[in-house]
Amino acid sequence: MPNAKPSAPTRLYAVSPVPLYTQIKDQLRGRILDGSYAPHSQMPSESELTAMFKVSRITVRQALGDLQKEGLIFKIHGKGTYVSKPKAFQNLTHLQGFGEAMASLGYETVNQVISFKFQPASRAVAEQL
Amino acid sequence: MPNAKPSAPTRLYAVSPVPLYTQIKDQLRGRILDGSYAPHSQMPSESELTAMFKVSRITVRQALGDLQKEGLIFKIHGKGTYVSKPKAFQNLTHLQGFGEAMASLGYETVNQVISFKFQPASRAVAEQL
DNA sequence: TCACATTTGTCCGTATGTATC
DNA sequence: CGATACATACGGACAAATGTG
Repeated sequence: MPNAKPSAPTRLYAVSPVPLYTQIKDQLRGRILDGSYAPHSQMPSESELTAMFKVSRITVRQALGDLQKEGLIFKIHGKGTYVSKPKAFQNLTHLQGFGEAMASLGYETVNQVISFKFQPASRAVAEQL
Repeated sequence: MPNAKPSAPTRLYAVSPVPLYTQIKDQLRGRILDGSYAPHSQMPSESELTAMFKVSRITVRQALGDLQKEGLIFKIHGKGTYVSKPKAFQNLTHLQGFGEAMASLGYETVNQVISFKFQPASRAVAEQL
């Protein structure tokens, strides 16, 4: 059972030029950063999120996948989605150096941690959170 | 029109424990690294890849999305998918420091460039490749 | 061992929007 | 305007991992 259920029906705007998964991503990110979704706590399941936001599971998964790439959350197959340790995603924005080099080349790089892979047993490590 | 068409029908194994998008990803990566898909050349379109591998477009997109995260390819909306400059993805594996720190925490991090965002006009920059 | 529910992972078909040419 | 190509979004289905009984 997930904790910290949202207070509002979490209104989205389908007509907006910004994609639904981006809106969902931003809302979830906000709740993680402001503590509504506490570190190490379990996020609402994908089916719950589809109900909360009235969107399809694909859209939810895209938002969650992006947040995972940002390092804010991680998933465990068969268990659920969890909020990362704050320490982890505080460091994520400090990977500079490469990005600046690319910027000088005319690119804007988005350099982020994509996934946390649990080495020995995903369950064993997860329980130590 | 893409160049460097594959020699074989590119056989995949649906029964394999390794996901289809992973098999596709590995095959495409191989052709990029061995030069079958040359740097700056256009990859086959998503619809062509669905035909080549006999899979759905979602599966193709997942493979291409992963390769883009690896920095091997990049996409331009409305134009196509292109092979990155070799120099670009040679440097990608040298972002260490953070990854090693995370490893000591019990994580295995996959630290990669996720996207190349073209600043002023995507077309203008793309033409300079 | 087995069955079952829950949750994430993979995969398909389809439709529509947007950018490029 | 039309053709091509990638982006977004929906629906559904089944598999695999986990936890519980």
